[in-house]
Amino acid sequence: MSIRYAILGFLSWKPFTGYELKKLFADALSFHWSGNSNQVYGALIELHKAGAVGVEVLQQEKLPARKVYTITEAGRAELRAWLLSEPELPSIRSMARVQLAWADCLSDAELGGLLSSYEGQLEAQAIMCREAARRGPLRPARSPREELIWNCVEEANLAFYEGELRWVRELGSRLATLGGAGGEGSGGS
Amino acid sequence: MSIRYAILGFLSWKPFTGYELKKLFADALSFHWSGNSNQVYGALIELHKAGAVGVEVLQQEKLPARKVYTITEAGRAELRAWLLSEPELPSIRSMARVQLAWADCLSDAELGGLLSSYEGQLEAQAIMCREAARRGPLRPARSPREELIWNCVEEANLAFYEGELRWVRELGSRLATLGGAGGEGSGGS
DNA sequence: CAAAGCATGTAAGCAGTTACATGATTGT
DNA sequence: ACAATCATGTAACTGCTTACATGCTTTG
Repeated sequence: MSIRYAILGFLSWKPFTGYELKKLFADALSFHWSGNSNQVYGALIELHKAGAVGVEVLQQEKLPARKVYTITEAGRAELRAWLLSEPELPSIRSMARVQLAWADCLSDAELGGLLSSYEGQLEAQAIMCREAARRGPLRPARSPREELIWNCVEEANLAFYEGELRWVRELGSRLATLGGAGGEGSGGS
Repeated sequence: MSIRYAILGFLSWKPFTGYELKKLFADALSFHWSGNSNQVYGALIELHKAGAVGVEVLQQEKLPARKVYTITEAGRAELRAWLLSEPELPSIRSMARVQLAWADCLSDAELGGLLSSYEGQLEAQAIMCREAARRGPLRPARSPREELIWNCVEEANLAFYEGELRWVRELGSRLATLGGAGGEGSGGS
């Protein structure tokens, strides 16, 4: 469960309940986790069993109990050890690119439709990123360094979508010059 | 099993055995599949049950039988339908960014180490992409259009790693100016 | 003689997803 | 009245990964 370190990260900032963490994940677009209960609550239970976090159960009158999780020294050590370990390369899987790779059985118009559909998705996503950045800071800023890093991570996330957007537009115009000049693709249905 | 469309794509090019497809996936870096037997052979069996591919079993004297898979009309139709469906946004999960986001408990030197380790990984990956592109064409080029698209997809893949590389270097120098000027992060272990 | 390639497949497991179950409270 | 928020958790599933099992052949 690789989300465990992300959870430890949040808890190294301050204590949270599962519910809060869930929302944090759902809102932190640059982290790309859906924030589903199964994973968050499950990971918290495991982290607790492993002694990486402690729980304080606050009974409430009418609502279910709040379980506030706090990172332990062992948890801090585990997080630190992970931070010092070799980073993995990001894993990207772009079905859109796979679609494009095999799109030669589409007509020029259909291929154009695929491109602009992808473009639309990317635009929407870029807007969401900007919006999230503007609404901003549900994030730690314990030092100027940390603030800088979070800004950069957010920027990198946005930059990815913007880069992809530039790419798909470039591809569109390159295809246009191809079609306009010489042969007619491999034709339609 | 989302790899099924990628398999149908390859088979829309020409017939292949499971073993060949496996290698194709392992070599096609821009597709980002490990090319493990489990998935490929399993998907082929399912595609066959669904009538999307046909098999011809060629007995060999001393080696195991070669099962050559061919796409059917139904398979072509399924592929086409997928190509015309809404593309999904690419899913990226970058553990390195998560590490950076929580790296404030590291010293400046440790953080620098993390950055350059990531940088090294990215450089290596970029080299592999360039190398694969140079060795090149284990790919269809049924039309100038298809060739253009495959080139662009390959370029986009490389561009991602190069962009990430630029980003991590930029982050490094921004952190340097921070540290050089004012306060000393939040200090080490 | 060991390693890599050919060629098929299975087993076990990890990380993630959606959707569901419960139930009170607050907002529109 | 209906929906959203608070708060916990479970069930079922998908897609992917590594490692293993078998066994013969070619290359170093």
